[in-house]
Amino acid sequence: MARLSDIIESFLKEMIIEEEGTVEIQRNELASKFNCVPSQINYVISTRFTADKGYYVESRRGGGGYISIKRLNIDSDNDYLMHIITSIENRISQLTAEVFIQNFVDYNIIKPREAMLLKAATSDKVLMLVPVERRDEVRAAILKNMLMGLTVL
Amino acid sequence: MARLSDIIESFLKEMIIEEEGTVEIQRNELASKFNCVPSQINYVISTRFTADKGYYVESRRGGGGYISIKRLNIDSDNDYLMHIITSIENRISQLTAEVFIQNFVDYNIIKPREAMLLKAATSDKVLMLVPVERRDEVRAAILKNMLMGLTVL
DNA sequence: GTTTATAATAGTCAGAGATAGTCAAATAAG
DNA sequence: CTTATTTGACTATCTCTGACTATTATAAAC
Repeated sequence: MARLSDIIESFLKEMIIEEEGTVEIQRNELASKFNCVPSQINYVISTRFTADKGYYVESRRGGGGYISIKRLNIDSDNDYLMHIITSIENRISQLTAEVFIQNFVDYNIIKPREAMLLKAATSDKVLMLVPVERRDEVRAAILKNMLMGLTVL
Repeated sequence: MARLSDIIESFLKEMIIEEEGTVEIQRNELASKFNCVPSQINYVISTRFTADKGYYVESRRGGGGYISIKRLNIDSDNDYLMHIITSIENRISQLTAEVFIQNFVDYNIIKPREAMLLKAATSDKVLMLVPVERRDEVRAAILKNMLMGLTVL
């Protein structure tokens, strides 16, 4: 018997194709369509629609809440970005992050202003409140998410 | 289902644009136009048209009462940014941050791609590894630092 | 004119409703 | 045995509602 997660995965992927790259769902609705608990939707998303695999996920709670999944475009800039994203480990130092960012500017993948935003968001200064032992992990998460976004917009 | 609050918000914002910076409404009238309780109007105003976000709200009760919303003049992008930066407390929720960011886009202070970077860097998703009691503080630090950068570059 | 009553507004706040997220235990698959 | 999946209890966040309160204008009474 096919796994439910796989079924939900392909359902979402088909919708993404139909909608040309993006889908917006309501978690509970989708769950009841497949007769499963809502948290299974989270499971599917977190195992199959990860950044590594080229998807960008946003959500909002409360009345009218939603989950949206966007498939990243694949062109050469994005290829390069994706390559970098997957190469970033779970932790990254400020210095290494800056080197990556500078490379993007040098290769004309991002504008200086965008580079500044990336640097500002990943500097030690800003992560002072994060316990030292977690700092590089948080930095990696921020950087990856920002780069992911760049591949979409 | 789209959120009523969002619909009312855009209705008001459009009126503000049409009327060149100001709108005056009657709470009950607006509420019945959108088939909601009057206090929902207060909710929309208090979550989307705060002083922090560059709006000035006045009202008056009693016969002929009204609510007026004025958009503050933005002399220069930097002034506006500085105004926002100083108004941000030491902690900020994801939603509040998003509203700020959207306002920057609406006012043409930043580009959509830059907005995406700001959102990506301040989302809960990315701050998962930060202890929840510190999360809003870290978010505020990141946001402020990024905005500071924008005033320079 | 001043005072008082009434009607017409708007404001506040707590709770209900509507979503989505997290995490760990139970179960199934490989 | 190890890993992946499924489940559900608990939590977090955002929105909507309604009862109660506060303020202002206007009309009525004096």
